[in-house]
Amino acid sequence: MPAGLDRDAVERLDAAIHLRLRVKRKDTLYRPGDRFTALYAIRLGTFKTVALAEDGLEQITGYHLPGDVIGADGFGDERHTSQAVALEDSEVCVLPYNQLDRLSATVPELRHNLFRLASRDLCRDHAMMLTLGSRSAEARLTLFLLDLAERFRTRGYSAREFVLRMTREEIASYLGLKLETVSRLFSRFHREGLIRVDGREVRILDRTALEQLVDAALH
Amino acid sequence: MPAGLDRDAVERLDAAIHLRLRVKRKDTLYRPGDRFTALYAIRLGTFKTVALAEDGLEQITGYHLPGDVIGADGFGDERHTSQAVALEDSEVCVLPYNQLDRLSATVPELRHNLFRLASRDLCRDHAMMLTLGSRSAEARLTLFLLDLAERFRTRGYSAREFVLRMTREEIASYLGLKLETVSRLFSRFHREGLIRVDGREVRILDRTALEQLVDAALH
DNA sequence: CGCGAGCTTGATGCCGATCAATGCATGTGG
DNA sequence: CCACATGCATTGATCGGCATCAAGCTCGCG
Repeated sequence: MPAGLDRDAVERLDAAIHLRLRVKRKDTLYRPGDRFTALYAIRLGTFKTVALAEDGLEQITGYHLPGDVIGADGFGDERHTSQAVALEDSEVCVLPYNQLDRLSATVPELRHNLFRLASRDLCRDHAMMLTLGSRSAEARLTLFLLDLAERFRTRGYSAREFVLRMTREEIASYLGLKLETVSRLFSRFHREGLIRVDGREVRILDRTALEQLVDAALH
Repeated sequence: MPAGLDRDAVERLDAAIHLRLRVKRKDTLYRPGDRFTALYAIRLGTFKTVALAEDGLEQITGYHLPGDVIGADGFGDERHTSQAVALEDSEVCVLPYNQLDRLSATVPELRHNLFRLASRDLCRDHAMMLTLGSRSAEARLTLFLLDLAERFRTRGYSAREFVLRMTREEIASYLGLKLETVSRLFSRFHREGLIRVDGREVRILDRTALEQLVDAALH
């Protein structure tokens, strides 16, 4: 968020962030209908965001790691439409919207960053729509693993070995599959030497083969 | 876009819109890699936006009617990531981003509208992800028809009778299905008296039954 | 007229859902 | 400390929805 801001602007942004919030595992940061007041920058931990339809159907629409900013869905109608839940004990910075807005009048870079945030989310969602609409279960899980790996890498963690913070069922929900399918695919990938899985610990053994899997499965 | 702006602001916004663009059927407004310079407000016609993956896979991620603003995907990395194609001879207003940005420094309402735009798109995409990931073909097509109907209604057109501007294949792509499936469903809905279809002309005969179809099919 | 784009309809097959059983931690109360 | 429950994961057997393959139709157009 502060990328490109001069020192004065950063200080004023800091001043606006008067609140850090601890969110315990399974606790909700916001839920549909909650008044939109702020964006939340994740400092520590992992969140899932869940879309809920009027008829009770729900699906996880995103996983969010430290550095991600969530909550932008709420601005459209002043209320959040999705739910954000911590997958582990976490901590966020509260970025009150009225302060961001006031600052963004005088700090062009901040304005850009806010827009860039939303724009990137849009692109990510479009990629996900393509995945959900057109790819096989195999390709979906592969892309999920590679995406996670890449995001860990940019955050300075290992891209080859990591711990999933979500259950099989949550992975399945995100990928539009059933948990049994996810479990079977993990087992198969393991059997084929592509990854090593032990519960939620994953180690990527053959990234190239995984990448080829995605392309190959253009059914 | 001009919602909530005072007269002076509207005039300045008008001044910034020096360009109207005609886009003929099948012509592309922007494509992946194009430098992001502007948003486009549709004045007349219909557009589809298409997501393209590196491996060649593609999927339609949205249909856009007059009043919609498209192009926000391009801001994330200064380049568009998707493609926008006119489904019929159309006309757009070009909203140069640097002008919007300059104006939005002094016109808070414009800032809000820009953000609201992106936020609503995000919510729409999340709803679509849920549909693609969790709903049956039947429910997907029903939601598509009801969504279109609603959007025509808010634009002053009939919600009961309209002409589809896209092919069966394009509908299928948007819904993550195959064109044969879409065709079969249209035929079935027709047979069951829910709609009347003749080529691309659609008339909704029993909206209530359609709405119940969506809920019922919570497989 | 012939041609191609778009649509419909039928027959068949496969991927992933569903149903079901088991295993294995972790936690909890007697 | 044990008995039992609960949440999560794995694996197998079977089923069904949608894809695939294929044929034929209609309509607009050069």
